[in-house]
Amino acid sequence: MQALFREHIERITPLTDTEFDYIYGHLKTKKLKKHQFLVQEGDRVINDHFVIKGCLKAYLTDNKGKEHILQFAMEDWWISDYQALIKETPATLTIDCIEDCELLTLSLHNREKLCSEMHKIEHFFRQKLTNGYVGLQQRILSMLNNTAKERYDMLLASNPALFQRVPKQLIASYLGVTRETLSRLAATR
Amino acid sequence: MQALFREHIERITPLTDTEFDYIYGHLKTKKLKKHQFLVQEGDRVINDHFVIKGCLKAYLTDNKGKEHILQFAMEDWWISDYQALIKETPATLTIDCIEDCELLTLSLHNREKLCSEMHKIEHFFRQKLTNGYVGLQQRILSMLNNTAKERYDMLLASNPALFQRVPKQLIASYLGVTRETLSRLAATR
DNA sequence: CGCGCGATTGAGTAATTTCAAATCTAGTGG
DNA sequence: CCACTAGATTTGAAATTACTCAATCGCGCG
Repeated sequence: MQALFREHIERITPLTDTEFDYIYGHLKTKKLKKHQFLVQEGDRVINDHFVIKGCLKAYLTDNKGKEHILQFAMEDWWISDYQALIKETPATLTIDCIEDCELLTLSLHNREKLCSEMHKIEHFFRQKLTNGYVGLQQRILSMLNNTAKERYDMLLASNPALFQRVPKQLIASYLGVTRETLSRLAATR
Repeated sequence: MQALFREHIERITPLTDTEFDYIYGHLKTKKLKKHQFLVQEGDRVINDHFVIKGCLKAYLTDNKGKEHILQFAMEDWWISDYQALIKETPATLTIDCIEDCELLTLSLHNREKLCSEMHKIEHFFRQKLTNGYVGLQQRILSMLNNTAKERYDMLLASNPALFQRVPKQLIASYLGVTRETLSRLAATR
């Protein structure tokens, strides 16, 4: 599990063993069972989470009790309520496990510490954020520009593994349509 | 105009005069008239742009010729086709001036150079990206969770200046509804 | 075998879009 | 200063699309 995380960083910047050990010392491991919560609405959020194994979803519950999925996370992805983490406000999102999960947690404090101590780690996170920023812009564009059907096909093409692991009603929520609508769209081929 | 940019950076990290001058030496100024293009679909994009003065929009033109606005930029904001800039692919967005504009342009090359030479500049950009990332997540959540009317009211509350400066049909495009729908929504009070 | 969850289907309703036309507004030139 | 025009906004009506609610279907697991 250290290997996965090390590769993840070294895809952007190489590390010596000493450096990696130092970084790794700032992380904690965490295991959660399917259906357990990682973050609940109202929580104080102090950690970001890297997924070693498993699958999670982060979602907002509206006033009618309906869930709107902001993101999924699988192996190699980070997940948290970033608004709550960065602004130090209570969580508005809920994050729970779709499967049993193994995570590495990194506190905001430790991330800032590592970033200020090691330029290359700050570089790593800047690169990750740059890619994430572009990804979110693309998602917004696809919400503005594409039909739900098109977004469904695009998601299927770009992340087929997701469809093997999460129920379609969650995909629907992520795409911004009801499960009934998605079911009808998926039938149209 | 140097002052605005310096304040912009120093809101995150303090600089010596020498440092600022060095950074500033990596920027170029650029002036564009209303309706001029900063980026056109298909362009090779090598610069990011900081707005000193004026107002711009970045949008995707769909196959029916309809424009979908990804972002606006006014004083103090950065704007580019980030997908094209980062991935070094042809621009899919068009960016043009809603008003006469004065910009500072920073090439990707110079940004990477400054980030690698000056840890504090890499820190600055990471902070900007972190905030931007959270902002985009919030926008996605509001597209999933809120009605167009609610998004209209939220945008009006958070950025009233925008409504003074850009036509409502562009606001509609940004919110993801037609101008007719926005007009009808805005009437409902 | 039956329960429970997920997926599908149907019917009626609500919301948004499209297309067309009318109205309003700000800037321009005479 | 006024008439004109282009762009922006509003309004109407029909068509489309997605939603809600309800019922049914299918399948894996105890």
